[in-house]
Order: sequence, then C-alpha cells, then structure tokens
Amino acid sequence: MKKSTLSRKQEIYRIAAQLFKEKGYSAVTMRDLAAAVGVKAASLYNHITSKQQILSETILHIAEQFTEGIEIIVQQDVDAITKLKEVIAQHISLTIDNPYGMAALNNDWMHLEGKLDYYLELRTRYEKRFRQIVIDGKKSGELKEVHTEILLYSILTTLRNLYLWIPKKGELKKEELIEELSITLIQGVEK
Amino acid sequence: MKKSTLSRKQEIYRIAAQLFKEKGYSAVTMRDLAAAVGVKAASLYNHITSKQQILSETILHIAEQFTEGIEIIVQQDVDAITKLKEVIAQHISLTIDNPYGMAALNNDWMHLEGKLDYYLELRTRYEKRFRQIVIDGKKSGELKEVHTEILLYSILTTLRNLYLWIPKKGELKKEELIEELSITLIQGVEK
DNA sequence: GTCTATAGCCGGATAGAC
DNA sequence: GTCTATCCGGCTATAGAC
Repeated sequence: MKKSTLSRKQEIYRIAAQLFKEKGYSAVTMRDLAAAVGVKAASLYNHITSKQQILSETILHIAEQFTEGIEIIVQQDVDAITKLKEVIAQHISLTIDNPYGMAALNNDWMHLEGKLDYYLELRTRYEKRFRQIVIDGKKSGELKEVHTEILLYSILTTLRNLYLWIPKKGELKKEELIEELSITLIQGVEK
Repeated sequence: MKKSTLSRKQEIYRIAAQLFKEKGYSAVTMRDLAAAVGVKAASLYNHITSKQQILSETILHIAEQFTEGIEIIVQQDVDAITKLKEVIAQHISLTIDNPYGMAALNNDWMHLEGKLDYYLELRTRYEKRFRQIVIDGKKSGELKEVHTEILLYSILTTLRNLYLWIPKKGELKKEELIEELSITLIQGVEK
C-alpha cells in the first residue's frame, strides 16, 4: 500500500535529520543511516533516491514554510511589534514541529547541490521581509534607533538556533515560550 | 629559521579555518586545503601532523580563551549588568580576532576525536559561569524574572554566532558594536 | 620542502539473488 | 523489500625521489 511506503520513507527522512543534527550532513554515511533505521545500506534505496535528496527535501520544505509565513505576516495591517511577535511565534512553532530539520536548514544548506540557488533565494527573501519590519518599526517610533543589521541579526540568530535548546525544554509550554522569548528579545532583560 | 616554519604552519591553520567555516570540517579535504595553500596535499604534512590536529588546536585555543576570560569576569566586584557587558565585549573581541576559528568552535566541535571531553568540560564551565551571572542579576533585581535558561541561551546564541555577520560589518568600529549590541541584548529593542 | 606514487580504507550507489 | 557482493572513486596519510 502507498501509505506504508510513504511512512517508511518519512521514517528514514526523520532519522536522517536526527543524524544530520548530531554530526552534520557530510559526516553521516548511508551505512550510519541504515544502521539507525535497522537495515543494510542498499535497502535504503528502495525508499529514497539519494542522500542528497534527503537533504534537499528536508531543508527546502522548512525554508518554504518560513518564507511563505513571513510574507503573510508582513502584509497584515498591524504594528511592527505585533509583526515581530508573530515572527517569533512562527519560529517557535516550526522549530517545535521539526527541530532536526531546523538543524539541517541552519548548518547544512551549503551542501545542497542542485537547489542551492533556490534556497538562497528563499533565505534572501525572508531576510528582506524581516528587515522591512525592523525598518518600519524604527520609522514609526516603535523600535529604538539601533543599527538595523545588528537588531536584525541578533534576533534572527536567536530564533534560528532555537532548535539547540528547545528539545530539552519539553516541560515549557509553547505559549509560555512565545511570551517569555518575546519579552527577552523585544523588551530586553534589564529591569 | 623557526620563524618562517611557524608562520607557514599558521598560514595553513588560518586557511583551514576559513575552509572549515565554508563547508564544515568533514567536507573539507586535505586536497582542498592544499589547493588553497598552493601546494600538493602530501606537502602539507611537512608542516602539520594531521587534519584532526588542525581542528583540535583551532577549537581548544579559543575555548580556553573564553573560559579563562569569563572566570576573571565573574570574580570581579561589580554588578551583574556590568559583567554581562564584559561578556559581550569579550565575545566581540575574540570573534573579531578569529572569526573563522569561531565558526569551527561552534559547528565542528563534535568532530574532535581525542579531546572532545576536554572541550565539553570547558564549555560546561563557561555556561555555568554565565548562568551564575544571570542568577545573581535576577537575585539583585537588576534583571527581569524571565526563565533563566531562555535568557541565557538567547543572549549566548547571539554572541556565539557573531562570526556569521561581523566580518561583513567591517565599517563598524569595535566600541560601537559593543555599545549597540549591549543595548540590543540587555535593554531590548522596543522604545 | 615539494613532488609523484601509492597504500589502505571508506564513501555513495547499483546489480541481481532470494 | 532486504540481502550480499561489488564497482569505482575519493579520502587521509606515508614512502621515497629530487
């Protein structure tokens, strides 16, 4: 049946992403992956077409979600702080959904072979939307007059690396995390 | 002369760190490194002992600087906000000194073979000192009552990834960067 | 101190039996 | 759909000529 084939493929993708997070794409061998799945390396090829395709689908699926998401956020008729909070919430949601994929997105994008340009285009578009929110927020007086790129990258870096510690904080509810992280990133930590 | 041998070795280390930043340790071959240096792969071994040692020395040298630095900072008799600013300044200084080494420290530590445990010990010690500054700051009322780990990791992640964009911002002076980043991370971005 | 040649091993992927 | 066997190329590192 198609369903069982699909879930077998997805299981391989899921385990691959975990291994990619631990050692990076280049250091994970098909023999490693096969052992983690519980088969021999040759058997993987009944379900997948190549190692490269695992990486490519994993990364691009998430990158598309991010770029589509922020394009919806920027179009809304709300203030910049609200948009920033929605961006933070989107990062938290997507990271909770797929922390291992987030690791691949962050660390292994340069190993994309055929679709590197497409990935870079998605990332550039994402950063452009994010930057526009910051610029608008400074113009409207909602945000401080700090250097745009510093503000942009300091927030974005924290969000992009959430996968490093979110899995450990299973006890923290998603809504609490959004609230606390919004305070930390937007209002600062000083009382 | 010893001096020229040393600088040849250091040149190889420097170029290796640049390649490690671009593709990651595992994806950089000794042939890649040799080509970037301008010799054949076999010739590298007159100056270095192994690929692994390049990684190991690069990472541990920086990790030791961080851990030694924060141990001096925490011992000072100043308030928590001042200590936080000094930690930020240390990250900026060490990143400007060696941005490519910072990339290896962040992304390739898991490929350390013999000295992984030592690295992890240094990192744990560093995070422990940083956490203590946060806890003290909350106790003294200087810092908000947000979740300690959220505050810790959101600041630490931004600092650890400075190497990603600091090289591009060559026009920004170090003191300005320290000032602006301190504002962004500590006081927040909302006006 | 750099080179060519190569040892010895491991990589992704395929062929074909079951 | 999984297996064994294998292709073929690339990997780190060494040997030894120059």
